[in-house]
Amino acid sequence: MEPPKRRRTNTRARLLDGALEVFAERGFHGASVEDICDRAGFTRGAFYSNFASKDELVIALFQATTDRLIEQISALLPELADQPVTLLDAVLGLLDEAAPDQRRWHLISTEFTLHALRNPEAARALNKQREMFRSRLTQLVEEISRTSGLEFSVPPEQFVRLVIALHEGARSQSLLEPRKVPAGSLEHTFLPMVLQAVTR
Amino acid sequence: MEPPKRRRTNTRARLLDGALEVFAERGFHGASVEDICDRAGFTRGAFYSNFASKDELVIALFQATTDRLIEQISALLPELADQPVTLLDAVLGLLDEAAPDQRRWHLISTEFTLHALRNPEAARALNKQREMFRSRLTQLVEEISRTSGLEFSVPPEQFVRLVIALHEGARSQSLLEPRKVPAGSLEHTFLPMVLQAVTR
DNA sequence: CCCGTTCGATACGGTTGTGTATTCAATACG
DNA sequence: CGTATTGAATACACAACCGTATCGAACGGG
Repeated sequence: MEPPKRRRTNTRARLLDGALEVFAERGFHGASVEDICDRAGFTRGAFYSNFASKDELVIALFQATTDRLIEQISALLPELADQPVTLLDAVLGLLDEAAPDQRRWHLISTEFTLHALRNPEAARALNKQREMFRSRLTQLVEEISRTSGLEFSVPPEQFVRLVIALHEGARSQSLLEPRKVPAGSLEHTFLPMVLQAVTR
Repeated sequence: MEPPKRRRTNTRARLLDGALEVFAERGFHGASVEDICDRAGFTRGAFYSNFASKDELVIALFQATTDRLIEQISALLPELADQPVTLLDAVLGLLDEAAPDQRRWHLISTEFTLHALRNPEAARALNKQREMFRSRLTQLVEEISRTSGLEFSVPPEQFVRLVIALHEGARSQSLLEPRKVPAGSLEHTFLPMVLQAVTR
């Protein structure tokens, strides 16, 4: 069917995969092109045949992860909206299931965020992605609240922003002190209170 | 009075200062020893005369910022505890005043956190520092709640953890989208609700 | 005032990492 | 089949960075 430039796209994918791993382990600057190639089982020749530079790979990687994220939540959304599940469970569930490997995802996304904070270009891209993700979550919240007759006293998007902020901050603590802060504990103890307060 | 090895400590301080700036701009791995020296107005000779390696400087820098943080909050604590200020204002005020330059502080501390997540040694140090900071905040909360007759239905430390998590997550959003999320907005809209819910 | 020490600058060697140019193998295609 | 094209491996040139060894100036003590 498709012209077998499949080989090319495959090595690209493997390189991106390797980059993801190595970036998680050593960070953006800490990982050399060679490290990435080693991990993917190629030499630098393959790399430069597919990407112009490490920066370009970073962009491509960001794009790829973004795409995959969209795809995943698109698959999860209907499933969650249908089942009669509480609003919080749905939202927190979505946040978790979207990132199967919490630790690696946290490392990578933090790295991206740091990069964006120093680079307006990257900031725009990241904000766009986050905006997309947030709006999906907001839709979910609105939908569930509608079907269960809840009414918000603050804009749902604001509430979603809170959930995301808390989730990210809490995840950081959980990863630093897994024994003292089990994953999700902060969210599960405090978010119900907030939800109680903002709905009627 | 003191034996004038003052020169040495002074250049050390300037190097640490330079490192702070450069690390904020380019990140840990992204900053070369030479970058740091340039910024501080020295050559690499001075650097290696004062530190064995970049890693050692990182440790020293972490120690220095930790010390300064302790000092600052120690100075702020009595001031806040005395004045008849609401609990939330006190806590949020402390979080803010402890970091005059929000942006730089966020970059640096995120960088440290990332480093700690990859390095058990660093994780221990960071956790110790955070534990110290958290316990100060908890003391403040307990003190104020006592004088104003509030009683918590959750451990105050847990509440402090929430405040910190939210604060960090919110700061990230504020820095990425200053126009959409003014600094402190998430905290100020939602924390009062939580406080309402956990006290009686 | 002179001598010894301290501390930062300079000079150097070695390593690591990047990017390009070239080669070689596999596969598509006539 | 043989040839052309594609894609990854190899080789190479070059820059950045690290760490050490050495030098020289300032400064303190006698």
